[in-house]
Amino acid sequence: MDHGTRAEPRERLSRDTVLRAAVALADEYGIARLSMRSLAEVLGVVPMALYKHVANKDDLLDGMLDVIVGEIDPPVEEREWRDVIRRRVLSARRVLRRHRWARRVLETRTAMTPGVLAYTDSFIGMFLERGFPVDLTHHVMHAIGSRMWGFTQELFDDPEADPAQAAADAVPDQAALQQMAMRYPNVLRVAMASTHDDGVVGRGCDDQFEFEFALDLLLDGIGDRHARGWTSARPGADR
Amino acid sequence: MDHGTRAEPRERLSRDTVLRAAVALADEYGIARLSMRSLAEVLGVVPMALYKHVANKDDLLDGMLDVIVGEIDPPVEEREWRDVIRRRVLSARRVLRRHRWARRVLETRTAMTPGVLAYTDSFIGMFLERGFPVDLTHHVMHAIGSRMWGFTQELFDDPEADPAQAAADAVPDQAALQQMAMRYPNVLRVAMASTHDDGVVGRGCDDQFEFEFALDLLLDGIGDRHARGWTSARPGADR
DNA sequence: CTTGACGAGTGTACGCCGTACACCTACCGT
DNA sequence: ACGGTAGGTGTACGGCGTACACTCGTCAAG
Repeated sequence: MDHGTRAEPRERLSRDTVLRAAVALADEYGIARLSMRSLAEVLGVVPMALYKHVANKDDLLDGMLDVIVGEIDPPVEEREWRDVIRRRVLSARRVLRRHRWARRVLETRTAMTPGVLAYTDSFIGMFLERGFPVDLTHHVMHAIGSRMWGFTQELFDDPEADPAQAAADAVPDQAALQQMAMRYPNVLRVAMASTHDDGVVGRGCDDQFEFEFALDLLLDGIGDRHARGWTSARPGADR
Repeated sequence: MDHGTRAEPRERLSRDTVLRAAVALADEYGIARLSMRSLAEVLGVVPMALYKHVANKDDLLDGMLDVIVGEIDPPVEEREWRDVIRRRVLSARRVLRRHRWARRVLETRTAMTPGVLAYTDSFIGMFLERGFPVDLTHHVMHAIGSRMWGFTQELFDDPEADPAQAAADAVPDQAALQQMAMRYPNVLRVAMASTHDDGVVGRGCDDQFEFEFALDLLLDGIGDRHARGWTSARPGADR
């Protein structure tokens, strides 16, 4: 009974199986109970084995986000920008509700992982392809970013969120930039537009402006509802 | 040289000094570097000494938020609801930027601490006192809550964010409820209104509805800016 | 002035955590 | 047949939150 496929031939791990197991574990017991040790245990492996597939715990968390961002539905075919955006955001929300820990983790991280970038790029594309100017798209992304998790919010800003590691990602080298340009053209266009002079990707994005833009969007809407005597017409009794 | 007030008579700690030291420490070195041990050290005290003033680290974090929520300016005297709200939100934002760790911590916590409740109550009051119906106010609070930190967002919802401790805060006893009613009347009015039948504070708040309400607010605004050919008229060169 | 209770600060210890580093070993292409 | 290498192991370290038992200074009552 130990020829061919053995009873339990100790399946090899892969980055993907590790990440998926981590997501499942966090889904079931909450992010607080996800440790390298507990994860290793459910995988039937010693903790240090995981480090052959993820660089460290932060990398694990980034990877987990990358996995779930892949669960967001692709944009529907639709001429109306509003419907397209709305559906996508609601799909993202569904994902975040399926993985309750994700919001928390997102807040901690400035992801920039391939999956997140791809999603962001696609999201920006939904606007650009439907005639939104780059300029407006940029602000809109900021405005939608936070609650709605249209994307990951801190993509371009906050050079020194953590006082120490400021210089870490300092200047992206030319090669990396070219990679970006090819893979994430929409991200790049928007990033470029937020610069006021030459072509450098630099810090052209005014945080305070973005904030007030989003705030005024909301205040306009609120004023409108108020003026129209809006009321939530939810049925009385059940549900 | 050891009579009357000694050179360093070992000032007694208090909850307040502990909390303020924690805020200062987090401000300077980031929340990751704030440990019970490091905090004890800057206070010239052994780690366990802190536990005479805070119940545990979570309590410490809640306390820290309570301290900084006190830094938000009170509402200005102003007839226009929009200006009042706008200023308050911008003040809150200023506080959050002064204490970069706070956003992160807020996300982790369902505060409900006295200071946060007081702020929330006052915030709700700004709407109610200016003629907003309770119903609309409720939704607006949800809509503003997240990015803007008009308030703390998860105040009434998510019964089982953490699978384990669901039953912890289960039914608030009558006495606590009466306390609430007196100290935070506005919070109570809004909470009551979100119930569909009898007078219990229960879980009457439809998360999905709130989300879509806020989303549509934003989408309306975005559509409006787009239709009007809006563009960010930021000056070209300097600043 | 004595005493005894009490609350602030101490010391030790435990069980978690992330992960560095050296090691083993099964598999692969040559 | 063999050497390299990628995947899994074992041990160990320093840091974390905090339980629990303690000392000691203060102060009110006797």
